[in-house]
Formats: sequence, structure tokens, C-alpha cells
Amino acid sequence: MITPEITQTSRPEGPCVPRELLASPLFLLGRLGYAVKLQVMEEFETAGFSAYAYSVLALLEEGARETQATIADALKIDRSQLVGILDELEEQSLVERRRDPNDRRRHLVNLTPTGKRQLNAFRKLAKRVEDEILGPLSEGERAVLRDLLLRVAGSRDARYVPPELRATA
Amino acid sequence: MITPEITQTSRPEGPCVPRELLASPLFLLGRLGYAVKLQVMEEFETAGFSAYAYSVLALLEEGARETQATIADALKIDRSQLVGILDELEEQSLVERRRDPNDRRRHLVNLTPTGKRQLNAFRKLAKRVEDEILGPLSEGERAVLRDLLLRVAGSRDARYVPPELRATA
DNA sequence: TATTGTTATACTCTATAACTATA
DNA sequence: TATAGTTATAGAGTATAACAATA
Repeated sequence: MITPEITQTSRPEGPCVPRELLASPLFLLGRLGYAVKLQVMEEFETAGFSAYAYSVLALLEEGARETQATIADALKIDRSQLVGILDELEEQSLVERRRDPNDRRRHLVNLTPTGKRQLNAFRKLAKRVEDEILGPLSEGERAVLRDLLLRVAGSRDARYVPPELRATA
Repeated sequence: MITPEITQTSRPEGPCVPRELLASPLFLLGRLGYAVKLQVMEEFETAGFSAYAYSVLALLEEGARETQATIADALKIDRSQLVGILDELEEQSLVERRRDPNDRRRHLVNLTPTGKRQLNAFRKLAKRVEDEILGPLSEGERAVLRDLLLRVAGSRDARYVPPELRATA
């Protein structure tokens, strides 16, 4: 059809999310957060890596000799899910798995030199994606956003409380 | 085993997300947003309603006589997905579907009086969940969060730009 | 031929359960 | 018996494709 319907209940501005939902920080957080998660995952997978590769490598750099269970717990992913992630990272020579001689049930996971370099590449990728998505926000506003989100996340899960703020002592 | 492993690489504070990820507003937005989305959906489903019931009802109250396509577009859900949502809402007598006499392909969807009442109940439910999740934030901080998220969302999708801010004129 | 609503299908991410080897 | 890692399975949520009725 060439001429738009006259029956149309005047909505010259295109579809719009209901105003009361736009007024809800919770709705926006859920909606936007989900979309952001998908986009970031896709960016990493397009680059040929698991979506969790950056998280795992960043964790390994902070405290080496992690075991798979501690990695999974720290990143809040299931231990069974981590297996596939590490398989891929090991294939790409970014991490090494070797048995813990003190407890042969455990695998100690280490960053390789290649993994260390790739971690830096991930940081650049993450920065690029952040600039793309958070472009409308200044650096200061991004910091405000981060602090607000961090406080909410921390109240839900202690893993998101930075160590120096633990134990309110 | 009763005594915790001595082998443990000193980590007395429990597992923690890598600091550089905690510093990233994008990571937090994705992680927290996804968790929030799931929790909100569960809250609504526990109450016996589709997770999208509130969104649909809120939209219908603003501009009645919506057609299924315009509803789906406004809420950014797939038209095929909306079918099941409306089926449930209709079973619960919250909305009515009837054919558009001017174009018998279309269904005009309306709020029922019951739906109007339920919408108010949804508002209370949403407020309760918001207080639960955003508890650590003051009202002012929640408004800041909302504005930041709204700007980011609006830059990605025009549906999130409030009508009065459209067309920058 | 194009569009509305519908149904059917497939895909992704995640959660759960069962299995092995070690302790 | 309990734990670490692994594998297999099922579930939720979403996206895609095909279909009937109508324009």
C-alpha cells in the first residue's frame, strides 16, 4: 500500500515505549542490560573468542594458580559451563591447565604469555565497545553510572563488593 | 574434610569479580541488567502473569485501540511472541481482542475494566520489586540512574526517546 | 503481491543432573 | 562419603520461517 492508513490513531512519531516504563530505572536496567549483554557477547564471539574469555583472563592475571572451582565462583558462572570456556581458551593457547600435584582432582589454570597479550587486546576491544554503547555519556557520567550499578550489584552479591570495602570495619 | 585446605592461595575474603570488570560500567550494566530482568520476570510469573503483562497493559492504557503489530513494535517484542502473551491476558479477562471492521486482518486490542484494575496492581508490584532491588539507592540516585540509562537506551533505539524530546526541534 | 496474526521450528544461554577420578 | 572436573540433558527466552486469511 502506498498511502499510509488514515485509520491510524494519530501517532506521527512512531512507536514508543509506555511513559511509565521509561520512568522506571528498573525497567530500563533490565531492558538495556539484557541488550548490552547480548551485544558485548556478540562482539567477542565475532572476534573469535568466548564471551567470557575476557573475564577469565582478567581474573587469572589478578591471582594466578586459580582452580576451576574458584574461577567459576568468582565469575558466577556454572562450573560445568566453565569447562567449555577453558577448553576453547586452552585451544587458543591463552591458558594452561595442569593437575594440582597436591590434589589430583584439581586443575590449576594459568595465563600463558599469549594469554597475557590477548588480555591487553581484550581491554582495547572492551574500551571500543564501551565507547560505542556508552557514547552519549561523558567519562564523569560513566563513573556515576558505574558507582550506582556497583552499589546495587554489591547489595545483591558480595562478589561485586570491592575487597577494600569488605567487612565494613 | 574438616580443616580447610592450607594449600589455599590466601583469599580470606571469598571470591571476587576481577577489579577491572568492577570498574567497567558496561560489564556491570550487562551483568546486573540480565539478573534484574530474570528476577522481575520471575516476580510477575510467580504472581500468575506473563512477564510482559505490565508492559502491554501500560501501553494499552496510554493509547487505546492498539493493533497487535503496533503493540509488538512499541514494546520491541516479536509479533509471534505477542500472540501467546495476549492469549494469556485475554484468558485472564485483562484485554479484549476484536477484529478491526476496516481491515479484517487486524485485531484491535483493548483494556478491560478488570485490566485497568490489574494495571494498578502491577504498579504496586513493580514498586515493591524496585524497592527491593534498588534499595541501596535514594530516590534522587534512582532518578540519576534512570536518566543515564534513558540517554543510552535512546541513542540505541528511538522507542526509548520520550515523545517530547523527539525531533530535537 | 503484500500484510496481519498465527503456528511451528530452531537457536542461544543457562541450570540441573548424572558420571569419573580422586580424596 | 565428599569433592573437582566433566559430560549429558533439559529448560527458559528469543529469533526465524512458514502458513492462512485478508487486503
